[in-house]
Amino acid sequence: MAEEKELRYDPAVIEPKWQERWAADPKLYAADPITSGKPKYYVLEMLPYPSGQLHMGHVRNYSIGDALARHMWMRGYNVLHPMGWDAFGLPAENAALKNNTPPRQWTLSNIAGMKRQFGRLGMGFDWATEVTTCFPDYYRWNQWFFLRMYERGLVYRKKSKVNWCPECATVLANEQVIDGRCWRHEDTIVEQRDLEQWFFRITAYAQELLEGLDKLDGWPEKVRTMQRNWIGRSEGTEVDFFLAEDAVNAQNDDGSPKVIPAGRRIRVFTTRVDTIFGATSIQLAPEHALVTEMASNDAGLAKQVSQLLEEQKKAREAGDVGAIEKHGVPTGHFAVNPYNGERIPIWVANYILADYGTGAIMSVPGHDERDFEFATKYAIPVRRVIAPANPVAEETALPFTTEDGVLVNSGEYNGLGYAEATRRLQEAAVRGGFGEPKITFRIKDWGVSRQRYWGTPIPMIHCERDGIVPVPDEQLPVILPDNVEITQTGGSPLARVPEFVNVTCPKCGGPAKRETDTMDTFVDSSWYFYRYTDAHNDKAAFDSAIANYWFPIDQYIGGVEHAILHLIYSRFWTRVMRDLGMIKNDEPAEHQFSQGMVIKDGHKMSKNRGNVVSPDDMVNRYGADATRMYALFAAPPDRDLDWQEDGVAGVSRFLGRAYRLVMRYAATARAANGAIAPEPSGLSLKLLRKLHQTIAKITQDFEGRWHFNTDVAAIMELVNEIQGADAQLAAGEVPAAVLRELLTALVLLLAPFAPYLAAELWDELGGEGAVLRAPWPPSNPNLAREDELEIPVQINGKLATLVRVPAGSAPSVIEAAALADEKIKSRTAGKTIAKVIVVPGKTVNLVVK
RNA sequence: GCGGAAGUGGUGAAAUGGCAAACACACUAGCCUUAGGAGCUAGCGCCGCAAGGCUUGCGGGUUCAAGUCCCGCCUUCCGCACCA
Repeated sequence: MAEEKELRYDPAVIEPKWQERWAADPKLYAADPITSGKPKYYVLEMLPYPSGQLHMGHVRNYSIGDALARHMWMRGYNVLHPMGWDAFGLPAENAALKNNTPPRQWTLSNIAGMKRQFGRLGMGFDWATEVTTCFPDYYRWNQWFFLRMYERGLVYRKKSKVNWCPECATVLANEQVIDGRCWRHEDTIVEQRDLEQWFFRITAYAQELLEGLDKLDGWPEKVRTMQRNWIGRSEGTEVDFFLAEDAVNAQNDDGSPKVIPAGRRIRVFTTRVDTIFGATSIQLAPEHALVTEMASNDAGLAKQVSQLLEEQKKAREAGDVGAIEKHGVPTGHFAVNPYNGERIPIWVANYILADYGTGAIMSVPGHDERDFEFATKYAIPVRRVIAPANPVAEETALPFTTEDGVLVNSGEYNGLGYAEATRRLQEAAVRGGFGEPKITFRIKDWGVSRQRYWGTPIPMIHCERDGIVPVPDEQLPVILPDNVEITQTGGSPLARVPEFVNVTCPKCGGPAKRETDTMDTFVDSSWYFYRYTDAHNDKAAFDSAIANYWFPIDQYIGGVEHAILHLIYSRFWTRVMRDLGMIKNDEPAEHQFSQGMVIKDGHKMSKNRGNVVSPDDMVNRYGADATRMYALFAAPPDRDLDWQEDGVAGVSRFLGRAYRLVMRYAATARAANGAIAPEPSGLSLKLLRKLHQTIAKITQDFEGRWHFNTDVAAIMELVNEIQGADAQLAAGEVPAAVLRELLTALVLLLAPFAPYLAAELWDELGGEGAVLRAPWPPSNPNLAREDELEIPVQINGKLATLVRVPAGSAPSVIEAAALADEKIKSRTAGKTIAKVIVVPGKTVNLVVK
């Protein structure tokens, strides 16, 4: 009775036992020194925000990474597999408001809880290199980088329209606004405010960030495409139109003369300068400086412009700028085309964006869809200046928007094609001093000021005498004070802490005030993975030699939601550090993997929907191994995963079968002495063959295909096969040495996916040391090979029967076997076999008439 | 509108152009009993008593052979979207 009880798989007993042992061995998951001589492998999963609870998305993310890390350890690599906490951020302040708990305390207690969850899940992280971004020993380096970037002109301050989330009570970077809403509050419409802000000059690297994508073939195409779109490079020309002299003669509503001086310029950006002879109006964004000027003494215009602005704002709030109905107002002013002196009207239109290009366009309705729509509505002339290259073969109706044509009605440029015309027109602009070639990017500089408390203080001082003065390095870190009153009223909480604000100016020694905004938390996560390599360095952010050993990251794993946020900031930051001489790599990660979402009942898990599954609950009921293994088994890692609790129970039952199988024969296997026979046969061969096929499949899959769901399935098949021979095994039909090989390898194969069970069974089999460091089993191709194959025989492509032939049979042998088959004979009797296709080892197809 | 991914049993899914549905879940029947969220055996795409036929969103095509490649369309999801 006691013996039978031992055969029960009970993760609630096994898992805590190993947790304790692993916790007592802090070196278990530590990387070797960089002098180890082993090949290095840096596997990284995105660090979590310490919200208080791991969710299933985390469990999936870390199950993938941990399986990979464990596999690479077993393959003999020097593996770096670290973890940390993205510990600054707004939820801590919200919690403070709600529970009256200081953000620091709230965050640290969440970290403690989540670290316990990681421990229960059996994740193999080296906690000795843990990074917590809200600690001064980390964020001081944010400040240090900020100062270095300031010195290099990569940090600047400007007043501009910025995104303001009323819910967060702070500004957001462009990347953090999704369809006009806050990335953290999908229901909150982001407002525009004029504020003075600190910016990182990410645009200085726009071109390089774009070009780098072409070389990142270890990244998903989806992520690369999204980044390309975000950077939005566009090649074109900037051209100055002149305000026409006639404008001076115009009159205001009250009959007084207009005061706009003639001869001034309006700069437009266009990608189609070859169509400039077709420009029949100039369109300005409502917020264009010239519009403001014109409206300042024209009440009628001012009113209409504010209406256009309102329409733009509404469209932005609706998250559908593209659907706005085009409206415009003529300003009563005119501009002169510098190429032909033509005088065209200046309008203000709601479809022109102030923050792209120059906020002004030349409108060419003959060759642009939008301009055509607008011109038709307001009866602005439409003129053809591009004729199709082959007028007979092509549709010639306007608007004609392709580049593939020749210029007409364009004076001396008539007859030229797109490329040549563009080149000549650009040359003329440069010569005439009214324009030049220009590359425009959609990406904007990264606004990093946040009017919040729980973040890295910006290391700058405002002195009445000396203006902006950087905090000297030796005064770093600028410590974020405790005991700050958090309110939701907006404005930086730090501004209400006199001890923090009031300082002496480092330059003149006079009274000065500290910057009270803090940094965007995406700053923290832009470089944390470098800190892991040298987490306790108090002289530098990290040691270059160590970072250069580990970088680039071999495999980075995380959710696709960071495709253009974190992942683009990280690529920027890596280049900045490279240019500071700190590292050699251009890109942070060689391979990036975006896992699919975890969903339930067809929807993303959310509190609102009440479909959240708690990892703790799963671990309590089925154990960590079953929870993790299900996360890998239920879908390929890149696809969305539908969480079905019955599936977890199924995996748990499988682990029980594997456990009992190994336990049943552990003693026999352990007592085995001697090697397995060089040429096993019968049942031994059958089982060893299945084993080696399984090893080959899983080993190959880890190389990059990563279909861990089929790897788990393959292990299940292996267990089913061995289990199916239970009676013969019990009868001793298979030598103990073979049993030992089967069971040992099975445990090793399980180790990346079910670390607790593998550790337990490794122990039972008398394995030496940690299973984690045991060598990955090699696949023996001789044993994996089948000696007889079942070949499908088709008649006209449809399956007719199966024939057995020895492996490696010549096509003629296979053909003969197929033709000799009774079923084939009867089905082809009286018909002509026109052709026989034999694909050796695969199939035979008879073409029969 | 543009770009991308996907569409296969009741469910999650599998399949270098070569036997569609591996492995699981659910379900059905039976066995076992130490009654456990257990274990074991068998069945389980659709039609049909069977022989056999049919089946990978829809329609074409390429091929000896198509879930897989090509063309057109439909649906779902994701990203981008007056970007001049």
